Amino acid sequence: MKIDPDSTKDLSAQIAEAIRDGIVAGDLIVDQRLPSESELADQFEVSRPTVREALKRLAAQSLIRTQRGASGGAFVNRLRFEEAYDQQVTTSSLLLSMNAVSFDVACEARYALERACAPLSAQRRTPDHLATMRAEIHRQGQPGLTDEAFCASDVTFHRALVDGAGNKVLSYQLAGAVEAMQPLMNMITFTARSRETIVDLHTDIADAVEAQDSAKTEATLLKLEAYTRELAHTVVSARAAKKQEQQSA
Amino acid sequence: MKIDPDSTKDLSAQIAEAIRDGIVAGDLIVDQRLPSESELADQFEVSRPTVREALKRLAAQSLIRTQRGASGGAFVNRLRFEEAYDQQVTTSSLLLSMNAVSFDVACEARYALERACAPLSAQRRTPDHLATMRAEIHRQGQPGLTDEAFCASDVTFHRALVDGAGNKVLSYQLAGAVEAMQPLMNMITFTARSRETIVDLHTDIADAVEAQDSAKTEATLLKLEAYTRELAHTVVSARAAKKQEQQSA
DNA sequence: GCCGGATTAATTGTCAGACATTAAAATGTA
DNA sequence: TACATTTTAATGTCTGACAATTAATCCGGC
Repeated sequence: MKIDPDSTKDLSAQIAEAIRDGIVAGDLIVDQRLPSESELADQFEVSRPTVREALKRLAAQSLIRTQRGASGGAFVNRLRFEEAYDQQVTTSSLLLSMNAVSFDVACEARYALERACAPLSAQRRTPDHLATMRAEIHRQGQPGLTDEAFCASDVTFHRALVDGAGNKVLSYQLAGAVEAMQPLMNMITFTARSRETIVDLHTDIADAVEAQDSAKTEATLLKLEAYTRELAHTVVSARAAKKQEQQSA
Repeated sequence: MKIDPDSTKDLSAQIAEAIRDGIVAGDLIVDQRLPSESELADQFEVSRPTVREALKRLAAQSLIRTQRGASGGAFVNRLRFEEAYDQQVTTSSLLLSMNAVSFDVACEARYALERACAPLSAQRRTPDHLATMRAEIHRQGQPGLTDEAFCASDVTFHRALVDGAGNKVLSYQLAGAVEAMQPLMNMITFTARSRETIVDLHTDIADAVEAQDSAKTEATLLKLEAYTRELAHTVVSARAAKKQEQQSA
């Protein structure tokens, strides 16, 4: 585990990379303790602050965790789905906003992935998943719910659907996509009538999943996608019209 | 943008979080320059090394980039799909290895996602995508190809299929999943006969995509998934038998 | 007046050493 | 043995300095 003296990169970046490679390659195993900062500084022939910057880089990716006190130090972290999930949501959100991904593209991806889960979910969903879905449907029907709360409930509903597939890898990948889309969804104003339509579709989905009817689940998801995109288009054109009106006034 | 004086968290973690929130919330926009390290140190009432550790954390997530020299500094980075993609592959790989996700679960997730792309890809694939798929199929038929090279070609083939859907979000999500699985795939020893079967299935997929036959594409992917899992089981049981033999000897 | 090279200034990168804080381990004591 | 105290090893933080880099500025020559 050595570093290149005269690379263009920062020393701390090189050191972080060296350690990361060690973790990915399996040289450093879970819960193993890294040498202390001073020892690492000696090994790499750099100062302790430089080592610390490298360790912070790794900590930011949840690759290590640190503990203070005697017999403390930096330990290789067991990366859990939850931690990775948070990072993915942040990253996906930024990707969507910074690259100006259109609502259509994001929506298409989301529902395509969700339909991929549908057959598995119809087959394996537990009563728990069904209960969550029904509970969220009920919440979505409550009057006086803010748009944000409605969207949050929507996310929970779809997560239950995805989790029903009983495949952690799928849940991880997809929940990120679904949650990252929430800021985009929040831009939509949901009228009472559109909420009613969505609740109806959700009910159809829950019924289909309960009946283990994968074809109907997929078909209803397709309808929901179409309706969501239609709603978004209406909102967008309404805004455009309003803008034009203001400009001409 | 303030920090909590007596939280249990590190100061550098708090500062990183404060800045990250600013970026995610849109207070700091792309290519905007952050205050210099000294100024940030004054603002947050901490020392410069602490600020630096915070900035390194953000740099590790590609949220900022730094530039030396006069009029240098830290700038909000436009997160690109490529950078995010690298991170996702690393994270997904570690998730798979550290959480001991079984081959079956990973494989199921991968092909479920891939089938989600199939209809879109059948509809939108360009001649470029088809050419890449054909070229990789040809390579996979070459004798003398190492197992690693065969797997790498397999990844390229499937990426072309996914990219054919013409949806960057899908490509991003899925390419990560496909590539992260490669280490698992590399554990499989491909016999000449199994390679032949896979090449045949790949050919069927390419044909179906070329003919824009989404149903057949999905069906063939299903076959490929089943065959891949069968292969993996054979390898696993062969190893188990060998192990038992060694133990009894 | 304009161009090119030297100078300057601002900023990050790195270092050294010190002290504060934390928490486990060792030690002493009832 | 059980509990309180001390020791110790580690990270967390600070101060101050210097090196390296790069854009802007200045200045001289044409």
